[in-house]
Amino acid sequence: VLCLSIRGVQEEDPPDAQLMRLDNMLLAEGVAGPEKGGGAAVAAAAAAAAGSITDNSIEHSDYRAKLTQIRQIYHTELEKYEQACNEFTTHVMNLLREQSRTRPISPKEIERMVNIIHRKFSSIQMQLKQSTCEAVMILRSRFLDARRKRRNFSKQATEILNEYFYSHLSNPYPSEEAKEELAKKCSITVSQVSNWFGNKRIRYKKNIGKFQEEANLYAAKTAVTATQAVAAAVHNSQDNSPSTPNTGRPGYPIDILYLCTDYFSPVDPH
DNA sequence: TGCAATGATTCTAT
DNA sequence: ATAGAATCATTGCA
Repeated sequence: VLCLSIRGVQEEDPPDAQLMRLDNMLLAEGVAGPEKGGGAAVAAAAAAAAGSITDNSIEHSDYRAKLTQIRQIYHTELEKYEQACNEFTTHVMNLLREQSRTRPISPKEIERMVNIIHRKFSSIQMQLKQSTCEAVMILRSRFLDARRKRRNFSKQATEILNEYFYSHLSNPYPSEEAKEELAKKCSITVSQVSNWFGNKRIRYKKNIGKFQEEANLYAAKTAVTATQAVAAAVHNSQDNSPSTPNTGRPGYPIDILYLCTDYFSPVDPH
């Protein structure tokens, strides 16, 4: 009876429950806001994942595949141990039965033996579970760390972002709507736009000299655009050559004026 | 292969 | 919540 109850426990969830919870939480896709959720672990996972909701389905399926692989290995190993345990148990039982001819063996003794064997195998299975959990955790941390799969934005996207940045140099903080539009134009996410502007502001401020050339380039670019726009608006289609961006025009974007000033960077080196 | 550029994350302060 | 700052990890070029 004891033997059966032990086996019953082994075949069921209890030790397995932790693992299942683990990869359930990993597979959770929606990752909605803070739910009433089961355990603290689930909540923590949700909070961690909330930071990087980027629907990169390719990476995700890759991740799922690896997770499935881990689980498969785990289950085959588990089955192997289970089988070995059973085989060994019957082997011992046979031995005991053989011995019972020469000496009396109480059922209690048999029970004790079986119990010992199962405890041993159980601890081995525990180790297996533990290492599997570790593998899953490593996989998870790798998946969540987007730095590992960073890709540079396309040149076109960078161009668009830079154009906005340098034409709003006095206040390079795009509104939510502006961010959305930029994201759409650049084929990136809104949070990527936010990241870009965060990085750009700090790096520009840190070393304006390094960005001076770039600033002039984009200033000239917007100047040309503005000039053309003004020209078009006025219907003043004279034979002006567009290659000479004039300065000091009335229709200028005001932010260009900040290019050579220290408005957006009172950098104090100390 | 070393290094600067760059996108993303984490931490702190407001 | 958000910006700034520091830092991490990868990319791409000389």
